[in-house]
Amino acid sequence: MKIQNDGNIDFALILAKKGVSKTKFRIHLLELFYNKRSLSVKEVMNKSSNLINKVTIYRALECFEEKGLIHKVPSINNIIRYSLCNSDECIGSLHKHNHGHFICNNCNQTFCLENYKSPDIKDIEGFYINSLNLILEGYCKDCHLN
Amino acid sequence: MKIQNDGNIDFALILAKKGVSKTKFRIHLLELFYNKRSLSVKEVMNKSSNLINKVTIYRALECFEEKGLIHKVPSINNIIRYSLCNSDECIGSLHKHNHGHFICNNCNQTFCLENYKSPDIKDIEGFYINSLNLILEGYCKDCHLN
DNA sequence: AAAATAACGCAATTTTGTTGCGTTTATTTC
DNA sequence: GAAATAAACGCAACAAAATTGCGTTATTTT
Ligand SMILES: [Mn+2]
Ligand SMILES: [Mn+2]
Ligand SMILES: [Zn+2]
Ligand SMILES: [Zn+2]
Repeated sequence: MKIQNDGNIDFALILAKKGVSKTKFRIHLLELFYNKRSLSVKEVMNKSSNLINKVTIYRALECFEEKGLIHKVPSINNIIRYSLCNSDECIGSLHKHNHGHFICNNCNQTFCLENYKSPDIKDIEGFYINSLNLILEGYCKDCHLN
Repeated sequence: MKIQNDGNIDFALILAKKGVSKTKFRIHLLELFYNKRSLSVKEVMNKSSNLINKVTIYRALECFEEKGLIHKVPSINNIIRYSLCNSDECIGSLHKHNHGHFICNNCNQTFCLENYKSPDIKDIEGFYINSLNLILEGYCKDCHLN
């Protein structure tokens, strides 16, 4: 499922609904996520004007996560990645995602695997679950060939 | 399933079988993993003599992973964790684990969820998978109460 | 429009992980 | 089991990634 931004999405409105200030940068940041679904901090930096301060990026990402717009995607190469939330129930530290994410160990792109579902989360004795992630890593089509 | 070390496990032998040098520290490190299953780098540091150099720890962990003794466990708080491999097929960058891992966001302990299985890995069009991880995060019993 | 709140930029700092190189320890070969 | 070889170790320096404090600017609320 590819998200199409036909130019009619009102990013400022989405931010307002979630209680996020509508600054130039945050509108731009949300657009980035609607276009690409998953981004590492570095990718956000590269795709933003290099006039924007990295601290601002970190703080905006934290805010988006807190407000349930995006969620962290863990990975073994220890780079923070974020992906657009697909559930209205996401908020704060509560992010349970039922589809997998694939991370390419070469180009570092992250792909949402909409059709690859994680098992239904059940309460597990003694564990209070805030987030669920199914992570696949390896090489994407492009990077596998080289 | 709790792994019991009844004092009869020959860690040096296990290292030898995997082609890892039997140094004092590496024998100790393997014992740590047999006792606790999952450890962050920091936990390894704390549980080792503070005379041991951090570079040595990083290099030993890398070696263990390469030889298929342990594998990385990704997490959203961006701390490298390792867990004992449960399959003889693990080696190098190939680590597919069929059970979930729970990470406590407070005490940072990692727990193997032997009974919580990840879906059978299928080849996914365009993705060449090296590692699979099912990650649950939240609070453990102890930390939930406080 | 004024007051209050939140975001931003900059500089400094912290935390985490890495590299090179000389020394020590373990393994292999004889 | 001694010598040769290979691997592990420690140290110091470095690099990358993320965080903190604080004064300034922009956004939101009243
Ligand atoms: Mn989410
Ligand atoms: Mn493994
Ligand atoms: Zn790739
Ligand atoms: Zn805990």
